[in-house]
Amino acid sequence: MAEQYEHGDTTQDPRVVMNEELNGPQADAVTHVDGPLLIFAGAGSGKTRVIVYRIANLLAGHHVPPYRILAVTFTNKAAGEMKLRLERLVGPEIVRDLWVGTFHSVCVRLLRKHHEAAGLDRGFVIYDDADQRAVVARVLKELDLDDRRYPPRQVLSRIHAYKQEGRSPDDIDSDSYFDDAVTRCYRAYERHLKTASAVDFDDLLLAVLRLVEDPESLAGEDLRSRFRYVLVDEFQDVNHVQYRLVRALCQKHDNLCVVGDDDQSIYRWRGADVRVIRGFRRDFPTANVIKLEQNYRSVGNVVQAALGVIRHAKDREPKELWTSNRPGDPVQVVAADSEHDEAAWVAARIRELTEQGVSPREIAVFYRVHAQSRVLEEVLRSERIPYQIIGGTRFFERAEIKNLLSYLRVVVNPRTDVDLHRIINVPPRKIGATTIDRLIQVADNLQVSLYDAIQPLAEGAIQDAHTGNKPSVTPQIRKNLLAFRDMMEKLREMAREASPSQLAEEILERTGYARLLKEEDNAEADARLQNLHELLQSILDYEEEMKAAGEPALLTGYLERVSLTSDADTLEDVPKVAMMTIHAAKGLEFHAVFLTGMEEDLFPFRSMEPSRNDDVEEERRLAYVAVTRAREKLWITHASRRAIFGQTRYNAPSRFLKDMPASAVRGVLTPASQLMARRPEGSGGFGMSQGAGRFGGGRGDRDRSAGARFDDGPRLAWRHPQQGAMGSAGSASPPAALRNLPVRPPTPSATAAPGERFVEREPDVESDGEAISLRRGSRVQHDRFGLGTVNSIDPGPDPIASVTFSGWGTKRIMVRFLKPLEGR
DNA sequence: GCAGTGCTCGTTTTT
DNA sequence: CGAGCACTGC
Repeated sequence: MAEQYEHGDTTQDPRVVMNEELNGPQADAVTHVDGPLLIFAGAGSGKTRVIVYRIANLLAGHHVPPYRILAVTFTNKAAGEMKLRLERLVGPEIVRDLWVGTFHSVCVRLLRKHHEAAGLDRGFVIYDDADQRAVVARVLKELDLDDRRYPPRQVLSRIHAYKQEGRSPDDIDSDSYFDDAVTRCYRAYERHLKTASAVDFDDLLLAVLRLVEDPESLAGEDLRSRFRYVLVDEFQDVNHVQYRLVRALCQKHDNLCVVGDDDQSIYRWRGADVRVIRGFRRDFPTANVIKLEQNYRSVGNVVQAALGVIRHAKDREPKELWTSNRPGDPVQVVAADSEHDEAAWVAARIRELTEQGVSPREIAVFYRVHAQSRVLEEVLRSERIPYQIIGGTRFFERAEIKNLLSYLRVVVNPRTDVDLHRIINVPPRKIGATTIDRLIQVADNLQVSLYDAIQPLAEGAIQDAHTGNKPSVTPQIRKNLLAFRDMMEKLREMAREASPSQLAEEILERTGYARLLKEEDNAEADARLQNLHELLQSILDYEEEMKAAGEPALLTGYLERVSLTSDADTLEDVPKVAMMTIHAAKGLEFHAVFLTGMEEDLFPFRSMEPSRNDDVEEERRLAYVAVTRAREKLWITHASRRAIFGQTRYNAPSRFLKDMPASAVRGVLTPASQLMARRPEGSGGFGMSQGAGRFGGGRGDRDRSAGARFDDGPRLAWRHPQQGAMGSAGSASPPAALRNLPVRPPTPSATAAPGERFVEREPDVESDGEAISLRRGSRVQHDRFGLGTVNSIDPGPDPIASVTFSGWGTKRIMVRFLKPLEGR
C-alpha cells in the first residue's frame, strides 16, 4: 500500500503550533499515534483543538493519507466545525479527502459504494420519524391491533430500542403479550420498509455493520481495511450498534481514538450508553487514557458551581475539572415569584448586558422543556430584545415541505408508500380515505407497494381475500387514480432529463399545489408558499454546490442530504439572544447564560407517570452541561409558582442548587419575590430575618440578598396566594393544583409544635408564621445529643433528618425533636 | 369526502 | 395552555 502522502505545500508544520498552544495532556493526546486511546475531555478543556491537531499530526507528522482517516461525530454541526478547523490547519484539499462526518452520513457514503452487497435499491429513501410512525400506524391496522393499547409512538420507540441494540425480531423473547405484539409489529415494520425500498436511520448503521462483521463478504473486507485511524467524538453518546461498528472498522489495527466525557452523557433516553465509554479500558486493555481537566472556558465561580453539581454524581470516572481563570462574578441564584416574574427578570438583565456593550449573540437563555419558552418569548418580544429560538419545529417537518419532498421521493422511488400516501390526495383530487384503504388492502393482499396496487385496484380485478368483495371503485375514482398515476409517470420521465430544481417547480405547477396556496390567500398560505420557495432555493444551492465540486447534482443526492441534515434553524450568526433547551446547548458556549426553571419536578424533570422512572443522575449531568456553557456570567432562576402543561405548579428550588458551593454563588430575590416575602401576612414565618442564608449576603449587598436563600423557596412555593393570606391555621390540605403532585402533604401532627418544624422541599403549608427552615448545614440542638449539623433531610409527613453530633456521630432524628439554632 | 368539534396528554433529540 | 388527533355530522 502506498501510504506515503504528499501534501505539496501544506501551510505550516502543526507540531510547531502545537507546542505553543497545548498543555501537557493535550499534547500527549495529539502526539499519540498507534493503538487505542481514550480521552476524557472535560467541559471547556479544548477537546476540538486536540482532535483537530491530532488529525493534523497524523497527516503531517506521520504521512497518513487523508482517506485513511475516519472521524465520526453525532451531529452535522460538529462535523462541520471539525472540517472548518482542519481546513485552517491543513488546507481544504486535504480535508476533502478525509472522512469526517456523522455516523449516518459516513454510513450512507459507504452504502453508496456497497448498496448491492447490502441488498439495497439504488434509489432507497430514508424514512424520518414521522414516516416511521406512519409505517407503524399502518402495521397496527394490518395486524388488527388497537392503537390505543399500542400507541404508535411507544411501539416505534420499542422497535427503535431493539434496533439500536442490534436485535432483530428473531432475537426477542417476548414474555408478555405486549412484547409479543411489538415484536410482530417490528417484523411487519421491517417488511414494509423493504417493500418500500426505504430504510430508517438505524438501518443505515445496521446495514454497514452487517457487511463489516461478515467475514465472507467482499464488501465487508473492503470496509475492514479501509481506514487506518478511526476517531469518535462525543463517545459517551454512542449506542451499541455504533460501538460495534467502530470496533469492527478498526479491528485490524485497533487505532481507535475516542473522545468523550461521561459527565456530559445526557442522551441515555435515546439509546446512548455511558457504560461503553466506562468499559472502554476493559475492551481495550492496552488503551492509553488521557484526561483533559483544565477548563479554559469559564470563570472560576462557574467552574466551582459546575463541580459542586457533578461531584455528587454516582459512577463517574474520577476527574477534577480546574481552571486558572479568574473567579469572576459569583453565580447568581434568582428566586422569582412566577414564570412571568422570572422572564421579566431575565429580560431586564439582558437589557443591562446589552447596554454594557455585550452582544446579544453572546447571551443565551436555557430551559428544560420547550414549553417554558413561550413566556420568555413574550417578554423578550415586548421588550424588543432580538432573540432566536433554537430547535422546536423544524423546517423540514412542515407539512408543505414534506409534501413537496414526498413528491420528489416518489419520483425517485414510487414504492415509497409513506410518501405516496402523503401526496396521493394533496392537493385534493378526490381520492379519499376509503379509496386509500382499499388501495392498502389490495397492496397488502398482493404484497406490493401502494403505487403498484393502483393499477389492480383501478381494474377492479382483484378479489378481496377475506370477504370476497371486490374492493373495486367507481368509474370516477378509477379515473382519478389513473390520472394521478399518469401524472407521476410523466414526472418520472421528466426527472431523467431535468434538474432537481426544475422538477420541483414542475411538481408545484402540475399538481396545482402552488395555485391552491395562492388562491387561499391568507397569512398561513403565504407562509407556506414562502417555505416552498425556501426549499426551492435550497435545491438550487445544492445544485450550485455540486457544480462547484464538479459532481452531478442528482435528485437522490439532494434527498439524501435533506434526510440527514435538519439544521435549517441552528444557531444563526446574528446579533440575537439564543433561546434553547439545555440539550440543544450542549457543545455551545456563551458570555452570559440564563438557566431558567431550576425547580424540582421541572429540573430534575419528573414525568407525571411514575411508569417512566426518571433518571436523576442524567438530569444532574444535564445541569452540569448547562452550567458549563457560561464563560463569564451565569444566572440561575427558579420560580415559586409556574403555570406549565395547563396547571399551576408550586415547585421547590432544584436540589442541584444545594450542591453548588456557597462561595461561588449568591442568592437574589426578584422585586416581586421580595414583595411576596415582605407581605406581613405572608412572610413572617419564612425565616427571612435570620440573616444571611446560604445564598444570602456575604458580599455586602445588603437588603437585596437578605433572606434570598433559595431554601425559603419551598415555603413560598407552597403558599397558595389565597391560603397564605388567610393564614390558615390547621388545614393541611395543599391547594388543589398541588394534589396531583407526588409529594404528600404533611400531617398536622408533624408540624404541631411551634418552633420545631422545618421545611425543606417538603411543604409545611399550615405552619404559617412560625416555620423555621432547616437545611443541610443548619445547626440544630437536640435534648440528648446536644449541638449538631444537619446533613440531609428526608421529606415526608414526619420528616427525618440525618444530623452529625459532635461526640455522638451521625444520627437520624425526627425533625420535630430538633431545635434549630439562630444563624445557621 | 371534508370541515368542524371535542378529546387527550404532555421531556429532552440526532440522524 | 395548545398541539395533535380521533370522531362526528353534513
